[in-house]
Amino acid sequence: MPSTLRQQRDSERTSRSRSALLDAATRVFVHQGYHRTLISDIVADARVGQGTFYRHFPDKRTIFESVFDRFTSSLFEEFSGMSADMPKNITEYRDASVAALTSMANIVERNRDVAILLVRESQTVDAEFKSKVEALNESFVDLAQLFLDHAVAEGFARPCHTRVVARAIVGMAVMLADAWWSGRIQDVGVCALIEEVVDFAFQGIRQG
Amino acid sequence: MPSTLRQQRDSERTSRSRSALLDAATRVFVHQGYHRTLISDIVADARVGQGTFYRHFPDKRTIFESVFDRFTSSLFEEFSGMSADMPKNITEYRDASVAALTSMANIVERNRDVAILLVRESQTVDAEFKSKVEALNESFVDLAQLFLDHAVAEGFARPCHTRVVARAIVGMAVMLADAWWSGRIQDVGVCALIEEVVDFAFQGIRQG
Amino acid sequence: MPSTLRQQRDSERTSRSRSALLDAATRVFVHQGYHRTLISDIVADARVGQGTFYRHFPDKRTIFESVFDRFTSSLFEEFSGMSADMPKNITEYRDASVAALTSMANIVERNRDVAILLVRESQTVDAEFKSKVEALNESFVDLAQLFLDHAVAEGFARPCHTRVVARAIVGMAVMLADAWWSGRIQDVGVCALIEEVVDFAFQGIRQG
Amino acid sequence: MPSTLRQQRDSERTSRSRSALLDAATRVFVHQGYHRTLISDIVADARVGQGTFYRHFPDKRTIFESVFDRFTSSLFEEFSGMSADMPKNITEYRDASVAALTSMANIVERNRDVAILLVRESQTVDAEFKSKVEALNESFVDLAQLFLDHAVAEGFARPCHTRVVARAIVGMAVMLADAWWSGRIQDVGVCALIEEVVDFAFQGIRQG
DNA sequence: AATGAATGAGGGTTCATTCAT
DNA sequence: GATGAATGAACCCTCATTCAT
Repeated sequence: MPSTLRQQRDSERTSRSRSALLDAATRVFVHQGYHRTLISDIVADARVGQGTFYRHFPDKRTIFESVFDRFTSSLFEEFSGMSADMPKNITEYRDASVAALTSMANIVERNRDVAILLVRESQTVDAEFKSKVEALNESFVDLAQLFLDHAVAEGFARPCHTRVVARAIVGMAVMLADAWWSGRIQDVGVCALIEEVVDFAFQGIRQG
Repeated sequence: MPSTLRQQRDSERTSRSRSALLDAATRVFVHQGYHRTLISDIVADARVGQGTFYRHFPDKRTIFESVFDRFTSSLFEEFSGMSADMPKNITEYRDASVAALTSMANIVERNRDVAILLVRESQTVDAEFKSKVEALNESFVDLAQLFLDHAVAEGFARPCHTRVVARAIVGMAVMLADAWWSGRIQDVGVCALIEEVVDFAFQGIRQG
Repeated sequence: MPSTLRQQRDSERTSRSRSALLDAATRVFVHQGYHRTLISDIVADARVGQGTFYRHFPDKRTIFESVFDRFTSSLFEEFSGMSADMPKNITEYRDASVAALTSMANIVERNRDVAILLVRESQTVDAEFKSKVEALNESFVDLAQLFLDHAVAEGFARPCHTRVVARAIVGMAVMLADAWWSGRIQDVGVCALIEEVVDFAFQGIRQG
Repeated sequence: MPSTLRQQRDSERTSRSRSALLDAATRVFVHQGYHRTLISDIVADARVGQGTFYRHFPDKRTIFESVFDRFTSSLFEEFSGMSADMPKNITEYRDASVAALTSMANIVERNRDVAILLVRESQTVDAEFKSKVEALNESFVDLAQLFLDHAVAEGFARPCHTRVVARAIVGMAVMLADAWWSGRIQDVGVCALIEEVVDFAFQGIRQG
């Protein structure tokens, strides 16, 4: 006949263990990569017993999924706060792009390690994760395409295959982010980088 | 005192085993991914004994490296055949870009599976492989930047941070290739895709 | 927050496993010799899982070392109980020798198998074990020499190179023990054997 | 229809390979010990092919046996040259002992490495080898006992259990040889060592 | 619910032995 | 007879998972 107090205590303990495990898993995955991480590494980092892991997650894949989902939810949460007013002309569009990228850069920078981890390793976990990463990607492409379609419809962007171009834009961003994370971009700051890439996206390499 | 004939036969047999293993490894890695591949999968596919593997490669990582290197060398070999005349004006530049991308697309398409494998999994093998992939990447960025610098110097491309833009261009290509391989691009052919992305690279989304 | 009870139970279980493994290892090593013993033989004899072995010992060499050390400590423990009064004259010396050898014979007889094992196989494990066995040997030689030096100093043994003679005495004992263990000495009991060897040590083969 | 010449050539080649293998095996066994020696080590040292080994010896144990037997035969051959005149009195006996030990020391010293190997490792190969080593031992004990029995019969040695004493004497020799080989005896030369041990054997430690 | 010792299936690796040449 | 590449049985060891407490 467990008392209510007892029940509450247990459930608190449960969620403490669970989030300790999630935090530990994130740290360890980031540090060692998914494939080189052992369950024993996670429980050691979380300072819980080996058995406790299995009380909360059936296996390594599942806790990775939880880490993945926790990160993407928090990402979308932050994004949802961003204003989504459609730009009225090309100048507003350009400014909005710079603003969006800057804000995105900040968000991702704050979770830099998890972001890197998810981009780099998720695909190699299994087919389902490959889909998850692709879906995430597609949702960014969707967003870019939305604005692009609008700009074309309004007549201040040239007609083009907007999905392909949207994909290309996301590709640019991903590649630059990866290079940035790897420390391969050193001679230019984030703002200048964003300006540079937005200029490129708006007028290409063309002179004039 | 082994006869020359004997030596020749042995070395033939050796290289037959070796390439059977390399081919098998490529197939199995492509099919199951690096981390889920067992040595026993490779030798079964190559139809050689387990011990034969260790006669040729000390471990899984090393045969992966051989697959990697074999692919990248054949890639560069094919590339080296491509003419490297610098374009004289923006039109030549555009045509050269389309030609280069088309030829590259063909080359990579022919080794599609290995290419996907290397892009997706290499980074998660270990730090050295991450570097190898990055180096490959950088060599593409180098190439793009070379042309871009030339175009800027000749005055038919606008001044810009050419390394950043070169990186962005490679990023576009990689992302589109990945989407293409995953079957997410269905409504447009390779040629149109290349045209679309070259247009974007040359004039951005700008109207007029 | 593990309870004290839990901790105690666990540590009991641990030491039960550990000593089951040590006992089993001793039995199996004695029966099959070090080199023909597999880890799987030990765990089968100990009735624990294969993994349990590696929880307690990193490899075969280490558990052999533990068996070795456990035996030699117990040996020295028993020895330390023996009185170490220096004899006052040759008769006391002779009596003390007989007493010491008898007591030693009893001790070793009780661990006959381990003793044989350690003498026979230890040297072939590796260089470090060779040293360990030599050290054990030397400590017996030390003891014999101590008494011999005393006897010479007191004038009831003739001056000689006491270390060499001490070594010779230990050699006699080892050889006789080995022959005894192999069943090659059948026509004479332990006591008579000891008398015989002590007589020999005290007056050699000389008549009168 | 092989010519006689051909047959002769083949048989020469055969025995050349065989003795190359035996020499190599001896070197490698001495250097690495029986258990750490691989067939591939032996053939590499003999500079013959892996398959050639199996043409001459069915396995490692057998070639070890051949090395063993080759050594012990050569040992007995050398011994058989030693005069076996029975001593007439205790002085002759003592001189003969010193001479025999000196000559033996020389013989063994010349094959020091093989001797060490056989003493140390043979016992751990298998039960049959244990017997072989014991038999070798016994033959030395036989020899010692022969002289001892004679001396007792002639009345210039005191009556004793001659087999036990003979065994003790051989044990002394073995232990001193081992200590000598290990470099643990440094302050005394071979001759002095022999004198010392013969004195001990003849009159024990007794004063006067 | 939490624990961590115990487990054993499963993988990597070695190396004696075979066999086609 | 000699060769050495190929072989796979056999062994060591790891680590995800269980389970008694």
